[in-house]
Amino acid sequence: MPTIHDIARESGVSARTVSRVLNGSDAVETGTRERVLAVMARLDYRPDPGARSLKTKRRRVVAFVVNAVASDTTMRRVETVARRFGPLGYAVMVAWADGLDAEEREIRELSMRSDALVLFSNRPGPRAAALDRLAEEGFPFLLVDPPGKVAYPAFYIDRSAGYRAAAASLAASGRRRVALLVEDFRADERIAGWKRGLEESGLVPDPALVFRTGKGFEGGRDAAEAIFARASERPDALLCHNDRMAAGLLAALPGYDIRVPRDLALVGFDDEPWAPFLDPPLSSIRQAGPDLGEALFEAVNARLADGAPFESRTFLTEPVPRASAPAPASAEQ
Amino acid sequence: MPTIHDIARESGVSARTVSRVLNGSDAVETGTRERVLAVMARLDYRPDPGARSLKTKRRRVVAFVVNAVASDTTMRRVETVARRFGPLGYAVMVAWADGLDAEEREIRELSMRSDALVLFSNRPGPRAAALDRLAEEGFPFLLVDPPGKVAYPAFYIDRSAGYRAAAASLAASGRRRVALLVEDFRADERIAGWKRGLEESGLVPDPALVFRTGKGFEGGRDAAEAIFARASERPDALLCHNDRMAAGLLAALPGYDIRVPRDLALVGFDDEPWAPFLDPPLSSIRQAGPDLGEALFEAVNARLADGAPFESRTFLTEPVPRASAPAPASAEQ
DNA sequence: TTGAAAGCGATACCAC
DNA sequence: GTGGTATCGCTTTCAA
Repeated sequence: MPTIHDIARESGVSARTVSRVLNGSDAVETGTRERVLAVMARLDYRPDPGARSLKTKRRRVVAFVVNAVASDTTMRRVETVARRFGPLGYAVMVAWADGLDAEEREIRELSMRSDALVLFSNRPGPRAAALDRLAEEGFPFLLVDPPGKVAYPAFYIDRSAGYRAAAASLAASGRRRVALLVEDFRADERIAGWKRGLEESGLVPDPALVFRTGKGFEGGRDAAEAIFARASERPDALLCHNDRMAAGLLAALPGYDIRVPRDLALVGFDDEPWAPFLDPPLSSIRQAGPDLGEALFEAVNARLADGAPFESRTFLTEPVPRASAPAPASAEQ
Repeated sequence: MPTIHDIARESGVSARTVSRVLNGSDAVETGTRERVLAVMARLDYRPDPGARSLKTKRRRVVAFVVNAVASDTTMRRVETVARRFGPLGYAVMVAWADGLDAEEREIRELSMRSDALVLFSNRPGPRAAALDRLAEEGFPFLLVDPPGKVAYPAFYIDRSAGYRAAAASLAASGRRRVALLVEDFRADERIAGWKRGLEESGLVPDPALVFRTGKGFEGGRDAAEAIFARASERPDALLCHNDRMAAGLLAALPGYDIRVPRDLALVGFDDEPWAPFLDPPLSSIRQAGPDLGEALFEAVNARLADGAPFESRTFLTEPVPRASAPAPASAEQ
């Protein structure tokens, strides 16, 4: 690998001048520039990014720390940011962290290797030592979708809003026993939305209609028994923690002679690509408004390029009606 | 951020000694070491990885270039490798590249920033300029799942094997008109497996039973018309390009009064997490044997730690029978 | 066991 | 316009 000095020697100029050419400085005579560029091309020279950033303090790396339950959606957002930063000469680092300790370790590690950090975090507390230190140093970092309010700039996702709208929509469709099936993690915001949506529709949220189960498909499948055991008290609508859980439950329904949506309106969350292809197509709740990945890029780039400080934002969610829980007839589309 | 010299000054030793402590050198008196460590802890010192690698030539980064059609499976493999490398002090970079040009650009870029490159590549040719250069320099890189044979170390996935076994299994179940539904990209290996599996079962592969369609769910849904239009010539089994395509087709079947598996045995590919939760649960084909992500880590780590050269390997695929295409009754489990 | 000093590959201040 | 030289933060050769 040739260095800047090889180029300098070969083209009969100083390293300083090669550096000028490299950085597109105006103060280089055209002839000189051409000559240097020719040599660079001939030797297939590319400056060492590591050596460069030692001096400039800009590493040209954006880093992500994602947590154990990182979904495909998360990775798609990382992809969006990475694709936008690529042409700008930034590389993207990703680290997976399982617990809070691992997360802090990765924060320390990656903050030494990047110019900005994006944390898809499950941190429960409003603050953390590693982040306080970063904030103190003025190192740019942004949390995405923390489970609760945090003391740092963050992009929040308001799941409550989507559940609220979905519950209201079910009530408007004439459903009277609207149940909720959740796992433990991040249940509160879902319950709050469900509750509020029903109350606003003049229904009384019945705590007995909030069911708990395990994660994912299996969680949904396993919950059917508890939900439908007593035929007399069956719900006529069910909001699930996510699409996987709804799909698992759907697969268990034939055993109970329940038809969707006739006997039960079913709604998931996440709007996974396969949701429309279940039988019946699954209603879901999805992130609404501007794309979060796109917004992430904008924010990080503005921070890095113009020093624009991060601003906390909240992204809403909204129902996606499909056959498993059609929108009420009166709904304007 | 304190530097090694701050630590040296504060603890009354030279930078050389701090460096020794940092790198766990034996030749440091215990008392000195303790003193230095104490100062490092007090000042919250962490060595700059960039400066370090300028000298050592080891960047402690493993980089991935993934292509436009990177699936969730791909990212899960990246995750596996990243999780294993994390504790070893390696960071992971990921770049997405849409076409061959973008891919070459990212190869150039990331090879300057990493110690090894893993390429989930769609490159059609057996070789490429950027890779020839890397090979010449002795830079470690490994291709994963290229669509054809390449001139470099690669991990291949033999899809043909899975389709062959699935076709044979369908024949053994008494299906006589086994069709294939593929998109254009990577159709050949699927066709070859289908053909061979049928021939080995004493059936004659009928080219008219190879259907082409677009990608994904929509591709499957849109293909139903062409496949089932003529009631007299309907296939009684269908191997699809992947699970998404199979799900799309499944969703379109009610319009043709076709029941799965009674009238049609249906098989996908990829064994996506939701496949068991379709109605009926979808048979699929999945990567068999050792986990590819795990194997990637082993290979890259062996290369980086011990200089073990990359060896090309082939990973097989195998059917996963479920209700949409049950294994033949005689099959030993 | 410890330290002075050179060097990794770039940038940038200050002369000329 | 161009070049000498110090410098970024670390590792490492060579002496002591």
